[in-house]
Formats: sequence, structure tokens, C-alpha cells
Amino acid sequence: MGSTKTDLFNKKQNELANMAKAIAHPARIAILEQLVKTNACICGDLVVELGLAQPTISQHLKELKLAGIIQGSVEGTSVCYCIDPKVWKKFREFFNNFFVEVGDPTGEGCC
Amino acid sequence: MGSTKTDLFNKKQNELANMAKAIAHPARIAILEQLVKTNACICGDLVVELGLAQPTISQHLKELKLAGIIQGSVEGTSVCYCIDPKVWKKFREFFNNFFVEVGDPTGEGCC
DNA sequence: TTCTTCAATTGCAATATTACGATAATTACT
DNA sequence: AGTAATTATCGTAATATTGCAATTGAAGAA
Repeated sequence: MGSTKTDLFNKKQNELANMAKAIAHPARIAILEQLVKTNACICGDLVVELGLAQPTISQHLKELKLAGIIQGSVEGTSVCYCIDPKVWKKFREFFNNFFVEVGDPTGEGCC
Repeated sequence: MGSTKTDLFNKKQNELANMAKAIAHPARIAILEQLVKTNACICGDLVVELGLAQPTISQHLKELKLAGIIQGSVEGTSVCYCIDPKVWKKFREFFNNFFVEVGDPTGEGCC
């Protein structure tokens, strides 16, 4: 126990769940916001911006990289991170498709 | 350690992270899909639909209810669940606002 | 009341996540 | 080589999540 039974669900459901998990932490949201805001890449500035320790930031970056939503490239002694626009769009579409317009005839749910 | 340092982040970031966490599990996504699909409410049918044990489903429902995205009301011996359209829309907007269009001049990130 | 049915809660085990100190790895510069 | 700067990884502790068996709770039917 303790681990998700992914085999019970279809690919889309697992994929969307993983996407949600990738952004299910305020630090990772803050990182993505920074990367979008500054358009280009930053690196260890993130450690200063957010108040978390360097290993913690590094770990969050790793998870975002694993999810594919960011890229990192070595730039001298520092590392430059940025959004992967392709994957970003994929996220955008997945969440958009999931949160379809839902009818509310009564305006107050159904029960 | 082990717990998120929510005080380092602003309200929007924490709120969005919590929303993401609410749907960061394929079972909860499957539940929401069912509720949207059947429009009206189901209840213990969810236990049959998904292959998880009754207490597990109950726990996922509890989390979704805590996030506010679903409502439950007693209907005889069974309980009827449904989407809260108001909160659903809020989720929709939050994710939509977060995943803004991101420019990709080169088409391949920035690093 | 007793029985049945369905859902919530409890208690527990397994696993995952979050955070950080300490340490390594990498690159640039002397 | 040695040093400084920056990031990744390791190891560990604290907490959170997932899942279910067993039980309890609540509502209707006998």
C-alpha cells in the first residue's frame, strides 16, 4: 500500500494526475511563474527569490524537469532553466480539456 | 520537515497548489469525470466503477469535498455526490489563468 | 426493535513527499 | 595544480498520502 494503483486507470487519467502533481506545490508554481515572467532563463536566482534552501530548490527543479515542463542547460558555472513551450502547451490543453464547461441548470449543483 | 512551507508563498500560489493536489490522483480524476459525465449524482456506483475498495473511495471523496469541488447529500441509505459548478468554474479559471500563452520565438525554449 | 444496506471512520502498514545539512561534481579563473 | 562559485546528489528526519480490513454510524425495511 501507499502507492497509487495506476493500473486501474487509463493513460489520460494517469497523465493528467502526474501533470497536476507536478504543479501541486507552491514552490514549483512560484518557479514556473518566475520562468514565465522573466521569459528567458534564470538559475540560482530562484534560491534567492523563494526562501527555500538550495538543495530543496534543486529538487523541485528536478521534478519539473522530470515532468518535462522545464529545460535546463549549463551556462558556465551556473545552470539556466526555462519553460519548454511545447510541454507547457500540452499542460494547458490537458487542463483545459478536463475542466470543460459544466452545466448548472439550477445554479446549485444537483443534490 | 516534511511539510510544505506555505508561509513562503502567496495566497494564489498556495490555493492553486491545493487545487492541483485535489486532482493529483487518477482516482479523483476518474471520480470527477464520472460526476461530469453522468451530470447528476452517483454514489456507491463509484466503488464499482473504479476498482478500489470502499474506504479508499470514501477517502478520495472526502478530499474532493474538502477542496469544495464536489458536494454530497444523503439520499436514503446512500449518498449522492455531484460537482459544485461554482467551484468547478473557479478551478477552471485558476488553471486557465496560470497556463497563459507562453511565447516561443525560437520554438525550442530559451537555452 | 432487529435486520439490512450503504457510507464514514478508525487503525494500521507501505510508500511518497518535503526539507535541509553535508558532500560531491562541474566549470571558470588564477 | 589550487581556489572560488554554482548546482547536483546523498543521507536523513519529519510529515503526508494511499490503500484496505475491521468497525461504526445512519437510514430504511421487516
